Amino acid sequence: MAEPGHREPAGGSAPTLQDVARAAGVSRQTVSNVLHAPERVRPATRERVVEFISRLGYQPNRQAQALARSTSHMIGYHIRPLAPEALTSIQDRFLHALAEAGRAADHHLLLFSAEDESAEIDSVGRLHRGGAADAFVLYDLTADDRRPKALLDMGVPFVAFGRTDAGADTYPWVDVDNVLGTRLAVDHLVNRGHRRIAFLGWPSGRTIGDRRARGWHQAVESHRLASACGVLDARSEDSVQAAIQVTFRLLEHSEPPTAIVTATDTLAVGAMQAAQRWGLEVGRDLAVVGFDDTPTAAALELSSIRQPIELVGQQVVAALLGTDEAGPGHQLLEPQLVIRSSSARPARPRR
Amino acid sequence: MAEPGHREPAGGSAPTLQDVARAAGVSRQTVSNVLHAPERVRPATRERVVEFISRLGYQPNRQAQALARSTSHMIGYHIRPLAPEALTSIQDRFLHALAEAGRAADHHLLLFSAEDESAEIDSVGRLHRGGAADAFVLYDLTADDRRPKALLDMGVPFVAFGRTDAGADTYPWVDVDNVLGTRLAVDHLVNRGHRRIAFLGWPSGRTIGDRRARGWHQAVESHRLASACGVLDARSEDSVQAAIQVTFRLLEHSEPPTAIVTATDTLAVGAMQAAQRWGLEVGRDLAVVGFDDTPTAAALELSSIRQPIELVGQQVVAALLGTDEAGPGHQLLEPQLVIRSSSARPARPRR
DNA sequence: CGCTAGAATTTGAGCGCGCAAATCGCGGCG
DNA sequence: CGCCGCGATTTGCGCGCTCAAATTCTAGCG
Repeated sequence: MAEPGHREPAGGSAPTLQDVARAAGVSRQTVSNVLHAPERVRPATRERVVEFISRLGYQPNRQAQALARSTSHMIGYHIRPLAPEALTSIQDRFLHALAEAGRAADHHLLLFSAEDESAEIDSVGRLHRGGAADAFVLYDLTADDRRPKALLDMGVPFVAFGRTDAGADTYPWVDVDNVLGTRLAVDHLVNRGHRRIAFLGWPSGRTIGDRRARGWHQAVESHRLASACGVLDARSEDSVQAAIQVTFRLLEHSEPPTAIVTATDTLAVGAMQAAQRWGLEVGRDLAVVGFDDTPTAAALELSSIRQPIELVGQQVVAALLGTDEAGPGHQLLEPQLVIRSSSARPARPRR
Repeated sequence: MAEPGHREPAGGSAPTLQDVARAAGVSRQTVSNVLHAPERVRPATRERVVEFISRLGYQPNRQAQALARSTSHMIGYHIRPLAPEALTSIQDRFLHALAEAGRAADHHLLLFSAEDESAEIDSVGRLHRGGAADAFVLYDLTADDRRPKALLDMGVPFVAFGRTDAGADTYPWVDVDNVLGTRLAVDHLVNRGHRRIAFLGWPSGRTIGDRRARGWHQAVESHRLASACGVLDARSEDSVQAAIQVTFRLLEHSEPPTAIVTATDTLAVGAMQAAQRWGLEVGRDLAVVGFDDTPTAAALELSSIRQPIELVGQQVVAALLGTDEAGPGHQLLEPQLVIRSSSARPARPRR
């Protein structure tokens, strides 16, 4: 007989509820009760059972629990390949946040991949019907994402990080206020004395990009800045090379901007490079503020808008497991400006 | 009766093997056979069953399968928080690769987090004994990582990405040849005509850093480069700021290097920034080669050593599920040099 | 001292599936 | 024409657990 505190080193297979019960001289169900409803069992018995549980190193079998309770305690997540150009570490942070939040609630993450959107939807259906995951997290929603509706139709529980343009009221989501993000950036630059603040974004069509553009627009108007903002509103695909070219075009203008707010850090890097080649020193001659606060931004001393990804993860999991049916399941979180030297110094008039 | 091709829209709960059997007028086991050993069932029956399987949208319950077969088809993975300074997207790429490779073998990933190394080991034990995952992948092994031994002792199957300094022959791993990596970098720079090639790495102590340093050392010797390599071997903590300072020290030397090989892209970014502030143009006056080929490297046109992460993922999964007991379970994969403008031009003599 | 309410504990059934052994059905052969 | 043998199909059982219902125990009371 093993002495107390000594873990059975897996002699053969893992001990079952029955094994513990036998060892403690009680029935299966009593052991189960000790675990799930301790108040139901007499203290003396409880202690004895607890003792044997740890002595045998008993660990409930998740599959059996899942089968019996018909709930897997798994959250499904489709992992996307990261776009080659993206500087983002957001998915990484998000996954970690989800895992952390899940841990607190005794849930784990089930990661899967799929060829494309249809395959992803298929997989979700399969995993859900197969009981592999109870609910799903949707990441990186596009403006016209087909997934929310598809999952809704299949009756699969889910929460999205981000939201579609239309029908966002039909499903639960958590999102970051992108409009506010660029507004924060502009406000900050205005405080630093800038008046000609350009925007460098994606061509419209992508929800997120559009929202970030809108934030700039709103801020520019509320501060009554350069009315000829048409020329300060530049768009480029999300790559450094493209951003460099577009920034050149901004700079060669007769009244060039003294600051640039961009829709992504990638674009910001392009803007910084362009400025440098143009002979301007970033932070002194031209201020730049990026979006996403990627590690690259930190490395290059680029001010950037940081999304509260960790909080998003927590909220998503809370909404997923939430018994709090009260809330509408729609959460708009506030991003934060991280100031670094690319925008730290006050504006100095040029030309 | 539903017409063929029409999916039952989850009227109530998911259909079971029994449901399909009843609908098709056969027994439970026959349906199971159609799925797992089709050759055992007569073509006519088989077709009928297949028909009903898709008509009802039947999907085997993974938990029940797991319970009956006592194998979960899950691979456990501990997700680490990414270090704030790290530019890396490697974990992201790796996770995706694992998910892809797992998909091909009908395995999914089980993500979990833990406070620290001990908690991670505990979790692994718990998850394994609880049947939640069959095997585990260990990521980012340190020189004296305690995990391999711990899992070995617990009898938990696993494969590591990376390896410890000692005892690496006692467990299966897949690793990238870091020594070769820096050697490739030096060879490339020598081809471009460089003779004074510095190394900027971590302070020794970390396995990976030491291996990368060794590669530089070997290459420098085999090419019979600057004998006074002591002064060209610089170390700094893995941050941009620290790297800038250390690079300054390299540059202020009487015979400064014309090229710098670094142990990480983060350090390379520092080197590039330092060069710039020193008035040197990277790619023309000073060549820089990084390590890891992070997105940042691509954005800054930094040449870098790229690890074949996708391949690592495949090999890890293969080793994990591999029936091919033949192999020693040790794989050393070759990294690749990605040439960009930071090192593209031939060396030009300075001073 | 017997009875009973209520607490403590046990038993029975089943979650959906896979394995192994049992049964069924059919053509061929003596 | 009946029996054998083999492929096709079915049945029984258990994986480890939970839920609900049944049973046993305990203590309190008349």
